[in-house]
Amino acid sequence: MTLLRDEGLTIEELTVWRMLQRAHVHIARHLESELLVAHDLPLASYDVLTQLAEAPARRLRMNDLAGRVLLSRSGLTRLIDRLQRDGLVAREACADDARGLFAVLTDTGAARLAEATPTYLRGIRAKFLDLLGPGEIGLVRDMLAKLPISAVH
Amino acid sequence: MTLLRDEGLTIEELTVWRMLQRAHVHIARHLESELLVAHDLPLASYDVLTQLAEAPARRLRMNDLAGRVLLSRSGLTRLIDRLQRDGLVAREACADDARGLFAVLTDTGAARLAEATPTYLRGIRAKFLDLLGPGEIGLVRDMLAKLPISAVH
DNA sequence: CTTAGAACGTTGCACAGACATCTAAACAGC
DNA sequence: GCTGTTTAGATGTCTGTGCAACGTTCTAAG
Repeated sequence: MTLLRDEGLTIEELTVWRMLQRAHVHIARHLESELLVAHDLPLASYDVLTQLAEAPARRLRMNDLAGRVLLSRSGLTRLIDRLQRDGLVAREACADDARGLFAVLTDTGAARLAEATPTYLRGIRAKFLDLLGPGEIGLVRDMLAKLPISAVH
Repeated sequence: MTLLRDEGLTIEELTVWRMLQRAHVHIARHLESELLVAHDLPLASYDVLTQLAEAPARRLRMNDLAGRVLLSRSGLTRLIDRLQRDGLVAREACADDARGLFAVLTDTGAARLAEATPTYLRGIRAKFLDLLGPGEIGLVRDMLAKLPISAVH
C-alpha cells in the first residue's frame, strides 16, 4: 500500500480500475455463455458478424476488421477460417489490391446474426444497462469517450 | 438496427457497452505488455500476487483465490503451477481441511510484486485515470458499484 | 526497369484457458 | 460406523490467441 503513495494513486482509484475489470469480464462471460448455448456462437464471432453487417456492402478488409474487433491479425485469420467453414462469412479477393481480402457476410451469416442479436441485447440489458440509474448511461459514455479506444498497436 | 428497437435499446446504449469493452481490452493489453517486457510477469500473475499480498498471512485457499482473480479453478491450478515453478508462490497444506491447499506468497514473490507495481500503477494512470476529469473517478466508482461484481458462476 | 522496402494476410509454434472428468477428503443421514 | 453426496484441487483434452517468420504484392527511388 505504500507503493500506492509512491505513484500518487489512491486506493479508490485502484479500486475503480479493478471494478472496471471485473465488470467487463463478468458481462462478457455472461454474453459469451448465453450466445454459446442458445446459438452456438462465441462472442468474438458475434462481434465479427456485427461489424460486417454494419459495414458498407457487408464487407471489410481483414486488416481493418482486425482492428475493430480487438483481435490480432492472426487471430482474425483463424476466426474467419471457422466462420467461413460454417458458411457465415466468405472471403473475396480485392479488385484493386491483389494482396487484400474482403471478409463478406453471407446471407446465412446475416440470418444467424439476426437470430442471435436478441440474446445479445437482452444480456447487455440485464447485466449492464438495467443496473444503472437513469442518466448514468450518458455519464458513462462521456467518461468512456475520453479513454483510448484506438486500434491495436 | 431494427433489432435494437425490438429489444428497446438505443444505439447510444449499445455504443456504451462497446466502448466499455474496447476500453478495458485496450488498457488490459497495455498493462500486460508493459508488465511482460519490464518484469516478465503476465497480468494474470500480477493479479494473483496482489491478491495474495493483500490477504491475511499472505495466503488464500485455491478456490477462494480463483474467484478473486476471475479465473476458473483449473486455470488457477496451472497458473499457480507456473508461479510455484518460478518460486513466487508456494503451496501449503491446510491444517483443518486435508483437501484444501493454500497458495502462499513467498518473499521472492513479494519482491517481484513490489518491483512490478510501479509499472502497473503507472500504466493505469497513463491509460485510464489521467484521461478522466477530476471527480469523474468517484462517478465511475458509483456507477460500477451497481454492476454485478459477483464471483464466477 | 530494377530493386529495396513496406504492407497484407497466412502459417508454425508455444502457451494460456475452459470444460469435463477424476481422486481424495469432508459431511450428511441413517 | 457405513454409504451417498458434496467439495477441493488436479489433470486430459481441445479450442483460441499472440508472436515471429514467411510468401506475395504493392510502391518508391535510382
